[in-house]
This record gives sequence, structure tokens and C-alpha cells, in this order.
Amino acid sequence: MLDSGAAPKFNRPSMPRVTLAHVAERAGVSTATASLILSGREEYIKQFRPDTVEKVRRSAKRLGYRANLFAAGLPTKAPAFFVLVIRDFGGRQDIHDWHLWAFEGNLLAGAVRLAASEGLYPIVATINPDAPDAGVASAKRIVTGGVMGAIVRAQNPPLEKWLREQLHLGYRIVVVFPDQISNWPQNAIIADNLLIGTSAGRLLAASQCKRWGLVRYKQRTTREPHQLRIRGIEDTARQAGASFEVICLPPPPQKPTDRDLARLAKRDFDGLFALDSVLSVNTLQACRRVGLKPGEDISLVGVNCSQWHGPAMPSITSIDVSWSEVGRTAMQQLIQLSHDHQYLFESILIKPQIAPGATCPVPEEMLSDKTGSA
Amino acid sequence: MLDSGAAPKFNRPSMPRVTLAHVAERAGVSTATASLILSGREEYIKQFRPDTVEKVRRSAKRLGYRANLFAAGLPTKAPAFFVLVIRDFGGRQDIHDWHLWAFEGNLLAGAVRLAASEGLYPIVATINPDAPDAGVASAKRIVTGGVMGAIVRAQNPPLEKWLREQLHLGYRIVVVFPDQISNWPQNAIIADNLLIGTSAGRLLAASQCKRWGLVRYKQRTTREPHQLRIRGIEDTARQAGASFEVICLPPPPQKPTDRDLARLAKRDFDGLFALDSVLSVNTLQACRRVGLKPGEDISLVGVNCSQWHGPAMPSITSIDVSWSEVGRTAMQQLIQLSHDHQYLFESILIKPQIAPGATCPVPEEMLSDKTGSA
DNA sequence: AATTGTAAGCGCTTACAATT
DNA sequence: AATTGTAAGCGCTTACAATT
Repeated sequence: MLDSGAAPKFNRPSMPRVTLAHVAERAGVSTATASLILSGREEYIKQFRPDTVEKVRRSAKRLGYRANLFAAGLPTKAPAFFVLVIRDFGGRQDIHDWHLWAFEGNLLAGAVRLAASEGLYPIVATINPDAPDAGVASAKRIVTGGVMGAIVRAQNPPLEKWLREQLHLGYRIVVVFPDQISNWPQNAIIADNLLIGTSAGRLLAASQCKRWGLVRYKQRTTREPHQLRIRGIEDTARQAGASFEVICLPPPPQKPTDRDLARLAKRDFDGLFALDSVLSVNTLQACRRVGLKPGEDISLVGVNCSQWHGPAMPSITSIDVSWSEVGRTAMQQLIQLSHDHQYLFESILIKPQIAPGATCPVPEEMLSDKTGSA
Repeated sequence: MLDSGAAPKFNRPSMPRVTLAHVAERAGVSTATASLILSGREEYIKQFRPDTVEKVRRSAKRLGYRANLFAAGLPTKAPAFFVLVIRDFGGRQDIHDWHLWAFEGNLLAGAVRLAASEGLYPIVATINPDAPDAGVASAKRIVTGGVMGAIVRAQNPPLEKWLREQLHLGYRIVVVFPDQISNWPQNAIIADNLLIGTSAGRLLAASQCKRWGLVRYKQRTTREPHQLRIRGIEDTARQAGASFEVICLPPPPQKPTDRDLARLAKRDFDGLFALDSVLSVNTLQACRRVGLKPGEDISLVGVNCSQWHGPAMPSITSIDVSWSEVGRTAMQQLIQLSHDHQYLFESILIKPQIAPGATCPVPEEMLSDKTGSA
């Protein structure tokens, strides 16, 4: 299929780039003059004679001149690039992995929209959480490779540890959704996980639920974000005088088994809270499989799953964290730090938003507190 | 919420970077020696005395030296960066837009995995198709800003025209999924749209369908990729002696109306082919709404929707194009061009794969031809 | 011959000097 | 005073010269 080099017309060597020197020479001025004029900054341009400005601009246009952005950044010590480290989801064709890309995409979009307005470009590195050290080296290299700063979607303890070291060496790093929250009093953008839990609890309480079930993964160690969510709903359960029990489902590659479903089928619960997006969808699915109808005979509140609903399924009432808002906030901080020539800021909590769905009604008064960012 | 600058510890100025000169000085050698040794290339290192090598490495480690990748690329004229232009899906909270990020993510992943092995980093620019000229300038600037090359997810005719101009100026550009296929005999990675259509047709024919319906958008102009898919299935219908009619659904922001559904409800069809991913999902949804059960009383073949199925819905039998394969192929070509110091190659067709689902059976013999790339 | 340094240069920016 | 050029420098690489 590939036929490169066969036909002569595919053998054309790539032309040498047009440089500022070419433009200057053709316009009969020095490179300094050309540079100043092409900078586009009025304070520079106005000190040249109009016909000189014209000459230079014409020459640049004529030759198709484009500044080399890498060279341009060197003298000013203000690189036009920042790093964005996101997750790669292996080559696995798992449907959940595939969808998770949408979160990363929104994070990227949030950051990039702001960056563009500052003339900043993102260099994207991906890290596959399953491949501990493989692709990480390349990401590390670029984070410390002379960029203006880095926004890193944290992935695992070793990476977070390295990031903290680099941060205190003076690299401008903003961490997004760290796992070990308590280690990040500085430079992190964190979802308000406690509020996620209490919000879910308030929804279940408002629906008069009395027998709450918390759906989580069966794992030895529970990560801090989930712990906080659990604490949030536990507190609310206590206040609401509801019973509170835990249901475990297997982590992503696996699907819930009949044994997992049995617990649900006993109908001990009238309200469920699923800790994350995949759990939420799996819980909805599991309920339907055992004949439960969330929204009718049981309430279900999920997390980050408002975008998830399949056509014939009820939409899940969801406590959402806006990934694009997180991306934007991270970028905002990076820009601020850069302007201030600093590298530390106090970590920021992002408030979740309640996205009403069919699986649990949302009282009017809870709909108002949708905002949360500065 | 943000408290930057308040506590004194957030006021630490970012430290100046450690440069090669620092490392060299501390090791008592010239920058040339330090550079050669830290290049990591055996042919350079072996010509130095072992203790010199040690001195330099220790000094670099001691000072926490990281090479500035932008400066490093200048002298060699082999920049370590390429551009990847993908789509941005506005701020719209449309569920389809949200999911479409997953495609862009897979495209990115495909390219980046290969790039990493060559030490290449992607600079990502996004273009919002709805904002014609707004963000485009920034993307154009970086594409011609001194990178090794660019992979561009084509978006619209004006952009494609500009890309073709730049290509013939000598910029290394690989276009992905162009709209105006016939304008891209060179430097494009294109889905084999004709084969998508004929594959769908063969599936419907194999299911003994006789009254085929083609589901497309109602628009004045039909874009070339869709035209080819239509031609593919039309040809197959003729060969199979099936009738062939068109059903129109409204484009993405809108949902199918009752009037749109009426056509389906008349049950004139026993086989449907939906032209793209959004149409496929909408068609499945529409069928269910009028009481049709795809897979039982009607066959449905979609495009790029195998990952889409909601829990309680049948999975759609889909003709898929692997976006990560497309990304990988584009990257492969870029690397090849760079090695050969060329900038043109013959456009490459990517064969689709048949992903069996519940809405239309797939004969054994059609499952084999899953591969397609070099 | 083995080992290292000198120097030029990548493409740009900007302070400052020099010219009219 | 208005206009432009000179020169140094950003941080690096690599051909080549120079030293032992």
C-alpha cells in the first residue's frame, strides 16, 4: 500500500526553511530591524519609518517566512510551551477505557483553550498506568526539558513522589487529581471529594432513603479520593439516621459476577451511591439485571457519569466534576505562576456539580449550588 | 479559594535553570566535553577517559541537570517535536460531542506511542470546527513554526486548502481523514470508504435482507467520504438484487423527530446501514422507539460504533476504522519522510474492520479480513 | 594515538551604540 | 530626535584544531 519513493515526484527533498536572515537580506535591513518589525508589537514598530516596515513585511510575506518558535523562545527565556501529561489507556479495547479518553480530552480542552489566548502550546505526554516505568521516562524528560511549566494528571505514587521533588527544585508543576491528596497542600487541583460524598448523601436523604448502600471496588487499599467520598456519605447517613452498608464490585477489566449481583437482588437497599463513573454505570447495569429499576424502586446516585447514559437506559443522577474546569483552573495557575516568577500556590479544591438524572430526584434547592470555581 | 502570594512560602521565585555550562564548569571540563558525554552516544563517550566521563556524569547528577530540549534541537536542525492537530468540541455539553473525544484520544494515542520510541514529542493544537478562523491561526503558526512535521485531522475545506499550500512549500504534513479526498493523492491517511459501504452491503446481503435503507443526514451537500460509502452500498444492493432507499436524520445537535421516525415505523425495510457513528446510535435508538428490534425483525449495520453500546441495548454490528491505527500510520509516514529528507508520499487507504454486534450477524468468512495496514 | 578544548553556528531577541 | 545597525547572548551540538 505504501509506495513512497517509487514515483519520482515523491522524491523531492524537503526545502530549507526561510529564516529571519533571509527576510532581512531581501529587505535590505539588519536582522534586528526585521525581528523588531515582525514581532508585531506596536511599541517597536512605530519607531521605524513606514516604508521600512513595509519593505520588511513584504519580504517576509514574499518568502513565506515563519518564525521558528523554538529559537524565538531561547533569548527571552520565556518558552511558549508547557507540558500536559495525561493517561494513555493501553491498547486495550475495553469499552470503559475507550470512554475514559473523553475525560482526558476534556481536561486537555479546558487547559488548551486558555493557553491559546496566552500564545502557549501544549506538549502532550501520555503515561500508561499499567506500564509503570516504560513511557514515564519520556514524560519526565520533557517536564524538566525547558518548558514554561507542566500540568500533570497524577497517576501513581512513584510519579507523584518524583513530581513533588521536581516541584521543590523549582520546576513549575501543577498536579491534577492526585491520589495522595494529603501530600499535596501545594500545587494541586483536587476535586472536593468530601463534598461529593455529602452531596450524594443529601440526595439520598432527600429521597427518603433509609437503607443506603455504597458501591465500591473490592481492593485491599482504598485510595484517598474514594476514602473521602466514603467519609462524606457516611457522615450524611449518620445525620439522616439511615443504615449504611458496603457493596463491592470488581475493578474495570472484570464485569460484575452473579455473586456480586446476589447482594443487590436481596433488595436490602433503597438508596445506592456508586463511587466513580465506571462503578456507576456497572451499578445501573447490575440493578437492571436483577430486576431493580433505579429511579422507581431504588435511588441511585453516581459520580462523573452524567454523560454516560445509553439510549434505552435511565440517565444516572450524578455528582460531576468538570474536567474542563479542572484543566482551565490548572492552566490559570500555571500562567499566574509564570507571570509572578514563582512556582508554588495553595492547592485548589474544585466543587462538584449535581447533574440531575432519572435515577434519583434532585430537590430544587440543591440545583443552585452548581458553581464553584473562581 | 485561590490564595497565591499570601503566605510567604508561596512567594519563592522560580530558580534559574541549570545549564550545560554549569555542569561543565563544576566538572572542570569544556561544554563540548560535557555535551558529548551527556549525549549518551557510545561512539562519543568511548573516546573520553573513564574518569572524565564519571566527573561529568556526577556533576550533572549533582546539579540536577536537564537538557533544554528546545536549545538542543537548534544546532542539529532535527527538532524533537511534531504537531498534532485535532478537533475541539466547543464547550457544548452534547453527549455525542463528549464521546467524540474518545476518537481524538485514540488518534493521539496511536501517533504518540510510535513517536515516543523515536524521541519525538507532540505539540497538540485543537481546532473548533464551529469557530472557523478563531483558533486556527494559533494552529497554523505552530505547524509552520519549526517542527519536524505535522499530523492534521482535517476539518474543513479552507483548512485543507491551506494545508495543501504548505505541503507544496515543503512543510512535512500528513493529513488524516480529509473531507475532499480526491484533492489528496498525496500525504493523506484515508479510510477506505468504498469498502466500508460494500462491507455493510455484504453483511446485509448475507442476512438475506432485500429492502435496504440507508440512513444519512439531510443536507444539501454530501461530503466525499459519505458519498463513497453510499456508492459502496448502492453497488452491493444492485448486485444483491435488493431495493435501496434513503432515510434522513437531522445532524448532531438535533434529535430525530417523530416525523423522522414515521418513515421507519412503516417497516418498509429489513436492513439498515447508518453512515457514521452518531447516525448509527441514533438509528438504533429510533428503531427501538418505533418498536423495531434490530437483530430480530430488522438488520442494522453501523460505522465506528462498536464501542458505543449502552448496557441494556444490543451492540451494533459495526464497520470500524481504527483511529489508533490511523494515528500510528500517520506517524509512521512522518518518521519515514523525516529520515528520507522528503515531504511527499502516496496517500494511504486504511481498511475497515468488521466488529460483530447483535444487530446483524457476521458470516464466518467475513471475520477473517480484519487486518489491513502495512 | 588518545584525549580534550576552541570555535562556529542553529535562529532568534533586545540592549545599546551609531548614524543621519 | 528619529531611525537603524552592532553585538551579545539564549543553551546547545559538532567539526576540527590542539594538546599531551
